[in-house]
Amino acid sequence: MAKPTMSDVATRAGVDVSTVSRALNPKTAGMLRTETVERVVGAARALGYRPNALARGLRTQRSHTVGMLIPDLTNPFFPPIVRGVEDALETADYTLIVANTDNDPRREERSLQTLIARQVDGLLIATSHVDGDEEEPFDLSLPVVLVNRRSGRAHPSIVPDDSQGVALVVEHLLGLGHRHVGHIAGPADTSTGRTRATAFSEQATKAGVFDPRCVQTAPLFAVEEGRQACDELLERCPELTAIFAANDLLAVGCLRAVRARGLRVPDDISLVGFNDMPLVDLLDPPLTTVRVPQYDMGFQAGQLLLARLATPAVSAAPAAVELPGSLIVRRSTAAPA
Amino acid sequence: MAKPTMSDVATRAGVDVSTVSRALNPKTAGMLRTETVERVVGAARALGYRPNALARGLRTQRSHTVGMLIPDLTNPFFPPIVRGVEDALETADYTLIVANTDNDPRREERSLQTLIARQVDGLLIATSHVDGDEEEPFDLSLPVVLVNRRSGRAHPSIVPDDSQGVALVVEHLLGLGHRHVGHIAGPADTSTGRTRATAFSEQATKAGVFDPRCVQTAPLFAVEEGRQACDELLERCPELTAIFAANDLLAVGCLRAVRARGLRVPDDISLVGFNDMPLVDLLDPPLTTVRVPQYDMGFQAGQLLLARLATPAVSAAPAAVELPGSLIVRRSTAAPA
DNA sequence: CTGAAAGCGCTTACAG
DNA sequence: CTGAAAGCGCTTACAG
Repeated sequence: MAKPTMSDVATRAGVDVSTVSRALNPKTAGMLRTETVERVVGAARALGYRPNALARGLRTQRSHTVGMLIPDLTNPFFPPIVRGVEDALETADYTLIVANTDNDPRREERSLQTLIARQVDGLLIATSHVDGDEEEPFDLSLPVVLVNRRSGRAHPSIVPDDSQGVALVVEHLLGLGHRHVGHIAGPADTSTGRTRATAFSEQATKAGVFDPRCVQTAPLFAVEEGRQACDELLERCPELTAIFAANDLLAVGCLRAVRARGLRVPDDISLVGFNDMPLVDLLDPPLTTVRVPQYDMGFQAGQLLLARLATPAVSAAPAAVELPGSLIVRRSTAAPA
Repeated sequence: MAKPTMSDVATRAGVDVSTVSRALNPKTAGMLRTETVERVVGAARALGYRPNALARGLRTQRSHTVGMLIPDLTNPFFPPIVRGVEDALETADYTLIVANTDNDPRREERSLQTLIARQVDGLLIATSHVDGDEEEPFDLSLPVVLVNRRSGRAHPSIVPDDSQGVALVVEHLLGLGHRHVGHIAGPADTSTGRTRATAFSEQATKAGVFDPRCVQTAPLFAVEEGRQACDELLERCPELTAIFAANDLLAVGCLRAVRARGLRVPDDISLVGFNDMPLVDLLDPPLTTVRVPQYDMGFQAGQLLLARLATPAVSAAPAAVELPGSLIVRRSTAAPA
């Protein structure tokens, strides 16, 4: 037999398919005689019966599936988050479908349509695209949880506490004696980029070390963009002794730009990243950075979504949970010469 | 209206739902009058109708979904492969569901059951667990393609050409003048680990530089395991001037072990990895390694699976496609002192 | 060219 | 405690 169905099991056990359904569902097995349940379970096992989740989903109007939108799996920042989400969902037997959007609105829209067609019960959004101005594109009467992205509207979100992380960085650099600190900001259409840039300017201003000229925005969170931005920054602000990059990829690019100018890290320029990506501890020099609890973010986001899925009465005000980071001091920072 | 169905569209367009189905399917729209098609399409758009993939899948017995088993998304080796698979599947509107198994047979079995329950049309297996001895666990009348894992049985596979990659390494090291080359082998229950170890011993033997004592097997493809294995290797074979690690993670661990002994790379020990993981070009020193075409492997695996899905007549003998790697020479290798 | 009917594999009121 | 029926949203022979 190719794929035994419930009715095959029913035939073999000599009962109705509704009885099979009840026997195989822990929630309803109680209404049956133990003997019946045993007979059905035995028949199911003998046939190698596997429930059809599609059929069940169609009938119950719940696919037990959740969709997740991320920019790019290939960006090392995301895998730990996705893993956290999966591990959280697994506890409730939900399946995750992740879609890469490359932060392309067209792809994002397509992915969203695909997920909706697949009847996902909820959505996790980790794309960094900011859509505050446009009409809210995710008003699809589906529970949504934002990850690593601030809520413009009515969705709860799990984000790193960027402001706290930036404070750690500024404090560290000031403590080392730096007075000229530049910033490679992340893309302006990115909540993460903006939040970190804002936090930096506020805190650096408060500390009296802020020079608005010494901030350069990278158009993408990527190595090459970081290199270019940093190159321009160094050109414009040769007095800098320290640079805070809005993420590790940018910092790596910055490292290259610094070297290309014949300068050394940390001797001439101290460098700080953000995220603590895998392997940045093995760079030359090992990168000082802010560790973001990626896995935890994913796990908590998954749990939050599960909670919303369980309680249709979504009365709770959409919260923005901020998870604190920690400064990992390595050898890319030192006192200024 | 919460979620318009085909019958809502039918009502609005004043036709039967079967007509809606035909009008919305490019393959069958031709049998309808253009005017009818237009009316239906208009109604569908007006209502914001989205087809229900679950219902369609139940009816057509094709979920248009593919499952993929990988050990751990958090291992940087896999994201590019997964991305390649997704990009290939996307061209045919297939959705990918990936499951992490941590190489735990129990998890693997659970994931497999989940995927089957979700009615995946095919399966990509990238878990490294070797199951040659056990009964073939993937004999599930489903098209299967193996990725980065050699076929023990009847499934086609896309793998890196390890033997060719190892040849590149041995040649490079010999060319530099090394005569004492050790090997940190990958887990023995891993086809990748075994293949590379075998290739190394054969080729090193042929070159007259093989010492069977100077091979240490790591129980896991991980940094810490690499460190330990390398430490034992160095203890046993102090004469080594070069070490080939079966993958980059192991090489990174090896780097640590070498340093812990007060030795330098490449001055005292040359080190070569395998895979060219992201960021290993930024290590200290940048790692010489073999680049494996991960994305391409994924993409080709996806295409192969698609082909098998399209042609039920799976007559073609299961092929093992070997994709060649390339040696990326960086600064972790040098002539022996 | 289009409609009516059956059915994919389940679950769940409704009876008894 | 269990069966029979209806229906989830589609597709697809079968008629006409």
